[in-house]
Amino acid sequence: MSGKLPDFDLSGFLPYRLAVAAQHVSAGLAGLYRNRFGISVAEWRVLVHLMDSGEVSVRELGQMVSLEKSKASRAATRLAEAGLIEKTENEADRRLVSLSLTDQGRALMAELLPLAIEFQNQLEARLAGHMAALNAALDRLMEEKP
Amino acid sequence: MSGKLPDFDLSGFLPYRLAVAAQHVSAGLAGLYRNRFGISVAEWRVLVHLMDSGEVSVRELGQMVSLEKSKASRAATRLAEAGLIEKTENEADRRLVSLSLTDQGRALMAELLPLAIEFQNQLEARLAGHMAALNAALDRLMEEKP
DNA sequence: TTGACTTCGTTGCAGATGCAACGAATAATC
DNA sequence: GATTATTCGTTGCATCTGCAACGAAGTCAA
Repeated sequence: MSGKLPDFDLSGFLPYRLAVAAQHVSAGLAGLYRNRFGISVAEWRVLVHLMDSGEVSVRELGQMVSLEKSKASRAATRLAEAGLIEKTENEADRRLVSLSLTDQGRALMAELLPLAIEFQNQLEARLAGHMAALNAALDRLMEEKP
Repeated sequence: MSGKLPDFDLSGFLPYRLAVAAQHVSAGLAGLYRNRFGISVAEWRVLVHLMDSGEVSVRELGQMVSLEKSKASRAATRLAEAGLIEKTENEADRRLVSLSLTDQGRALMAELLPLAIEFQNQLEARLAGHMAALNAALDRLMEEKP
């Protein structure tokens, strides 16, 4: 019959808590731009990174903003089709694709960024004094491999 | 003509940081059981919740462990096919399905739980003194709607 | 130069995902 | 009791996802 299963509280289990919190926050943010601008989380990351990095390859994108290369590639394709970024062949190394914001993309970001900054400010306000500690903890979690 | 785009640092943007950290930790945990036991994150959550909740409906499952009802339903179906849980019709309300662990499921959890507990302990060790602060911050994030 | 390796970005594919719609069962309203 | 609403779990479907495999381009070594 029922054996000696140890006690276990899922709601206190850190991987679970992190996943739920991240999903919760991400949904709140996505609500700001998904319906109004029709871009996904991956596309958002690509746009933000292009904003202050000039020309970037798909591979760099992947490692800089934590996107699978196929995900980064598809996000870039969609953004290019939407006219928000431009894909050009890198002349020095023709394996590489140079991605850069178009004027239209820049205009979109000019609308989008204030919303994101405001969202971050609301989060900080909600966190009150816990913001620094949260960031320190997240840094710790990212430090090592597993 | 680069316009007046505000400065924005994605790597300091909380929704992004949370998503990356959650993904990182979750991948570490999943490595413990995905290959060795062949269960997914959703299935893991279902098993854990059934462990100390006895008989549960799919709907309760969904709200208790943050799973879409279709996701919960499919996870339950897979677990039942694998013989780890049992699905019975609730007699009082025949719309409901009662889920419960089988002996085989209980045996699996007896193997799995120590690994999860050990994983949590490693996380706590890595976080050193930051654990309490992290939990407090996560609570804050979950408090309100967005 | 030639041939073996590596790197880059894309794509095929199988599985996962979320939403909406569905049938069945129950509740509510009259 | 009959009709309408609501709830539950499942499923169809379009999309997303990650992985592996691929061709093209570049590097390295003999």
